[in-house]
Amino acid sequence: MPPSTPNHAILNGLNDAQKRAVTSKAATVAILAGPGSGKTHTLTARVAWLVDHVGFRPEDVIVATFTVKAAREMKERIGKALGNDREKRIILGTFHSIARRYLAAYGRHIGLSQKFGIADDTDSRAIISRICKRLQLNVDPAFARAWISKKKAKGTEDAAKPARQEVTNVAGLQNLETCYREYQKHLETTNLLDYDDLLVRCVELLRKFPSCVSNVQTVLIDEYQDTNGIQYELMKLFAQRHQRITIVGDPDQSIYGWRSAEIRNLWRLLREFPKTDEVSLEENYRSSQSILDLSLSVIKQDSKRYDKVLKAIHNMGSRPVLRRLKSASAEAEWIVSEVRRVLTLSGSMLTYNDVAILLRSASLSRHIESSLGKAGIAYKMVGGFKFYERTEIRTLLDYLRVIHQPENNDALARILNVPRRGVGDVTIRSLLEEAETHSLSVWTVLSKHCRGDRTAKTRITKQAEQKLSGELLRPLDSIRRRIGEATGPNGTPLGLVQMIEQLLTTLEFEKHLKTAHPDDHEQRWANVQEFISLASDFVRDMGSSDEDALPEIEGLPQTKEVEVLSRFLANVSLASDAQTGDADQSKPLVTISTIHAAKGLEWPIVFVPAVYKGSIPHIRSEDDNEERRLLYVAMTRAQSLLYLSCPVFSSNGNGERTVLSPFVEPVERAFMKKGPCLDRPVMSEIARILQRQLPPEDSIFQGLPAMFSLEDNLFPVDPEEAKQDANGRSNRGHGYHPDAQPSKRPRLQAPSIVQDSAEETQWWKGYSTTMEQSSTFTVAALPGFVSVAAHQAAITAANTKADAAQKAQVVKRPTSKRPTGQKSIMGFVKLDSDQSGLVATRLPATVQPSNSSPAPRLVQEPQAASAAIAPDLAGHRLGAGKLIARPSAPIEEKTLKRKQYTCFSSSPTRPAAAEDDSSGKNTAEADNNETPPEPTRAAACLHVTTCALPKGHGGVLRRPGGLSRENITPIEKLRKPFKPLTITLKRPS
DNA sequence: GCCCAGGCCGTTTTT
DNA sequence: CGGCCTGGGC
Repeated sequence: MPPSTPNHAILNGLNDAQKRAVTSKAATVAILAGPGSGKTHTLTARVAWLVDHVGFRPEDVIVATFTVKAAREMKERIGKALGNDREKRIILGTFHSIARRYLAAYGRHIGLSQKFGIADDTDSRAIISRICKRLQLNVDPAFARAWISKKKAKGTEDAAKPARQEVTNVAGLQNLETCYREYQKHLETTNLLDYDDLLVRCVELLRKFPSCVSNVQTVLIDEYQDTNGIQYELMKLFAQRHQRITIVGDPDQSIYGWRSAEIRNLWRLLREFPKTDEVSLEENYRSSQSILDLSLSVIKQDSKRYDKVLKAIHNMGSRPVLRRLKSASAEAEWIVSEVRRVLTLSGSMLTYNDVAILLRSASLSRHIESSLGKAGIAYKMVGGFKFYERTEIRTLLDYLRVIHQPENNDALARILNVPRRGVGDVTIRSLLEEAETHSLSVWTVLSKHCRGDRTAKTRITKQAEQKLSGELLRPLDSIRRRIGEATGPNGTPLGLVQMIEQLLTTLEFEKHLKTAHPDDHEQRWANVQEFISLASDFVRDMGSSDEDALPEIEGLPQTKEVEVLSRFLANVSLASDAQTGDADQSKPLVTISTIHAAKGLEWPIVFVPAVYKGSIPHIRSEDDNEERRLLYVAMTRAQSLLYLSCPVFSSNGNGERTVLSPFVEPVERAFMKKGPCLDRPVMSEIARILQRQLPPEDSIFQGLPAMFSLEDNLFPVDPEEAKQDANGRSNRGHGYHPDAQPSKRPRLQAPSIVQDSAEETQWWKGYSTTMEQSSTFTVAALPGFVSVAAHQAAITAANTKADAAQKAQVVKRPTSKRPTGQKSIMGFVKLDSDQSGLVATRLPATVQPSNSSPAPRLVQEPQAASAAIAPDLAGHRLGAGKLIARPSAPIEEKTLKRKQYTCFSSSPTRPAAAEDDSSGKNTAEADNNETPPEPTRAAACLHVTTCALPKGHGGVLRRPGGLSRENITPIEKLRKPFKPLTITLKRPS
């Protein structure tokens, strides 16, 4: 797009609130954006606005995100908005990666070695547990690690916050502090920074040398609710020259408290920048209203939360489902069956790409992966295992790290005996000890020992010594010498790829894989190849554009980061996963993801399995409210169909009963008990929400596979019922699930397991899954991202009627400042007049209409629906002990005038929207669990009349299933063998 | 007696 | 996929 006429184009398709946010002239802008409200779109547009309209140079703009995924997405979208590759000049990335760039460029000013490495999780854990052991500190290393991390993450400014009383005994505290000191000392001698240090040191740098960021005009922060103390400081320091900050966030989606994120930072910002322009994005373009309603009813259980409006733009849609299954494996198989049912009945409107299964813990994926595998459904797993964490890749990385930094003891320790060199655990441990006590690096100790300069105290066998010297020390030394020097094969410096290849030959790595992993060495070797190609991509990308570079600042020379290796390693440490050359975009994949990794994304169909106590809220979680928000995030990912499910018996072997998640239990009755009837009206409405074309009815049913069940009836709605069944088989013919058996008959399980696994191996051929080939997908290719904006554009264009209704409802707003209708979040949390701290309170839910003249008293009686809330409201970091509200400042007048609905987003406004649905598509709501009688049978009837079996589809008699229960049993037993037949979406016609 | 290697169990969420 | 236990080899 031509830069000359940017303004209008940028604002195209934005709603009023979004336009206000994008064009706000205030220095600091806080955008409060609920799920699906077009947050990324708005932030992107604001960046474009600031560059194209206001005229900031791209290189003077910092955009910080929390995940690599979000950064990538943001970059892509800003690129589209700006054009001319100008997005590449923007300083855009995760907090950690931006901090690293500054440290690489200017770190020497604060005494940082140029070649610092990054200690990842594994490293710091190893270091800390070694320290604890060596000094015999009586602390749990994991706890110590968390404690240290929290201490760093808290930041330095917020001293007002009292230390939490986790560590009660003084000795314990002292031990922790010793551990902390030793840990830092170790990092320093090995020239490493851990993740938190990147931020801490960058804060130090920018405080001492503000000129580093003297060019920065404006700073934008995505997912602001996830900032922790140190990131808040960093944000301010980035912006220290002009104090222009835009933040986007949603307190309800704060799910990183365990990583020291502080929702309080929102109030902190508003307090420190009182002129902040607040904008709320209150329209949800993503989900059906029933999904939104139910999600809100979950999040509203948190009485301390800042209640905000979230209005569905879409129609009611079909009610979310809460399904109970017998076991985790039954649950997984049910998901498969439901996925098939929905996709099939959508014609080809929906594909696997439209389905996501969101998990509290990555470990829950086992059953689901196996079910999908058995069914031949390709999937990708996001979050959980990462490419770079595979052992073979880690080993190579550790070699590279040792080449890069010989003093990296931890990396060296991990590779001393890989491949096997007859050096055992004890020897390695002892070497580390020796090195640490003598302030030497292990590398030095070994080198000297092998050269005979200094005999190591650690006993090393002659054989091991020879191998270490010949296979490790000398080859690596030689590679290291050749970096940067023009001594490579053709007089060129040894490149990254050649370096890796050199390593592979010297180590005889393929041979090593064969002996170490005889079963799957091929896969692992393939991973190694993949790794090489990633490295080669990296080198290429780095050569073509110098995106990581910071803009030159006059009189402030940067350390040029020439070394490829160094940057590659940093990139690996800071990337959540490898971005591989998008292998198969063509193949639709179901997404399995942790809820955390799903934030910001959306899918038409979302499953949230395992909604039981212990899973969500997780048994080890400290903050139930955060767990609730997590569920809220998961639920609000769904656009048109949302399924929660819960096994009745846990799969931990003893057949213990699960308890439904306390977040779901209170609203249990709002769910349907099984999947909706997917008749024409329901499907049409789904199509409308997704802005897609629903194929004609007859074409859908012509494509129906044989024995297709039109309803969600393959599994009993009440799994208890199945238990009664005399022969132990569930009455709907899915008696093959070993775990589904009540624990009483362990004997019978053995044969079925054998059968299962035989079948499994059979089906594992012919397709590949992420388990085998984790890197065949790109995160950027995730279906979720692009759509809010797309929807919004489409909707504004198409749905003018709804738009008009919307406008009628929303107050006309003054252009630049917060509209009168919108209450300030500061009205919710008010700054006390003295400096001592934040004193918060909350308006009573029953606040009078706007004309009541006296400023309303801030209410603190607990029986008022909303009691007074402390500053740390929703602040999960502070104890509840000091919840006091002191009404000292009168409420801003503005807040009095706000329209009432802003306080009561709960229900009152709903009916109107429903009525507005002129096309009468709201039937879905009526479609409830108890298997609706006649009318909803339409589809089934249709099915009978139009379903023509494809000819030559085998000689076995197959009748359509799902019509009458009585008919099913014998046929259903045959179901299993036909499993792979089920999906034949497109018949050759 | 010491040390290496192979089998078995449990696994929150992420930069 | 790592940490712990037991068995085999130096």
